[in-house]
Amino acid sequence: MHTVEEIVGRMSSQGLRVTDQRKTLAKLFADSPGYLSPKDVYEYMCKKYSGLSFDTVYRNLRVMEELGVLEQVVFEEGVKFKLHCREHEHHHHLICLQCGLTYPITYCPMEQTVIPDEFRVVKHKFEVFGYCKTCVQEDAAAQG
Amino acid sequence: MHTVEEIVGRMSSQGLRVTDQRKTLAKLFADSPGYLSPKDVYEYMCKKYSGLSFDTVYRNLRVMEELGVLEQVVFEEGVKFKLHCREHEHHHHLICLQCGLTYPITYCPMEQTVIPDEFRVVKHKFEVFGYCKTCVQEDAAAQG
DNA sequence: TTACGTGCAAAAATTTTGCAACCAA
DNA sequence: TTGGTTGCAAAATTTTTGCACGTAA
Repeated sequence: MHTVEEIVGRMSSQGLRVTDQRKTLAKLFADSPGYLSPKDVYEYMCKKYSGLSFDTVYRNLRVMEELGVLEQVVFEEGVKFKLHCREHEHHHHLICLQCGLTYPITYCPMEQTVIPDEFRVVKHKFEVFGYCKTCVQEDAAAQG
Repeated sequence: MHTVEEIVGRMSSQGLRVTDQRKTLAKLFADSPGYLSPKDVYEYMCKKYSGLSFDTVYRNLRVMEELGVLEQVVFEEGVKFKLHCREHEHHHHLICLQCGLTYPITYCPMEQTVIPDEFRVVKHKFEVFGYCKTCVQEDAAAQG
């Protein structure tokens, strides 16, 4: 698991300055189990920084992604970010459509996939979407 | 394979009017082996319709996707469209990053994937990206 | 004829860039 | 002090919406 200190330390060691805003960003991602959109991040940050501008959020998300602190995934609804997985083994994700929570999936389908000889594979994407335990329960409760 | 007639007929049978522009759109997708961005489509259509507006292209792409004529995929560079696969069997895709060409992959990784009991799966995505035979050869030729 | 489709204009939403003031190191 | 960081303003992109006119059925 990533702690705020680890994230901030990583940014610092890579030459970035540790500003209050970046500490808060680190805390946000350290505390979030899943993906956050730039808008989610902006809205959260605004609570603490009244004069916050969207472009700074974007710049920091971009920088943190380039540093390998965050990873970016493109969903139908747009781009989202979460802490980069520390697991060294290659893996994929189970993603909750409601809260954005992710679980790792260790199984990689490429082992079983037959690729035509002439095709040069560069990357692959395997994502499973649905609703996590908590969200299923909440939904059931809401339905009565 | 889809022919222009089949696509147009499908649109017509679903209550859409067959305009000249939509026929051209149908032909474009019938002739394209891979994914096209809204911009690709707009540029192609502009050759024939000088006063064409981007919003009509968007509207038609949207409508055709809702009708199930087109399918939409989100790439890092943005949204793209291609004809919806007619294969009845569930399948995935091998996608060329250069030309957008797609091959079907019959293998579905969900069979082998272990999902936590509490997680309710809604959908999944398995896509393999790389370069097709033609694009690899062209690249090699260009490199000398 | 009539409802759907189109172009035009403008708005909305998202992301990027230049610049001057600010601040961590 | 100094170069990276931020807010502000504005631009660039991408996508959506309202409206009047045009057209397929």
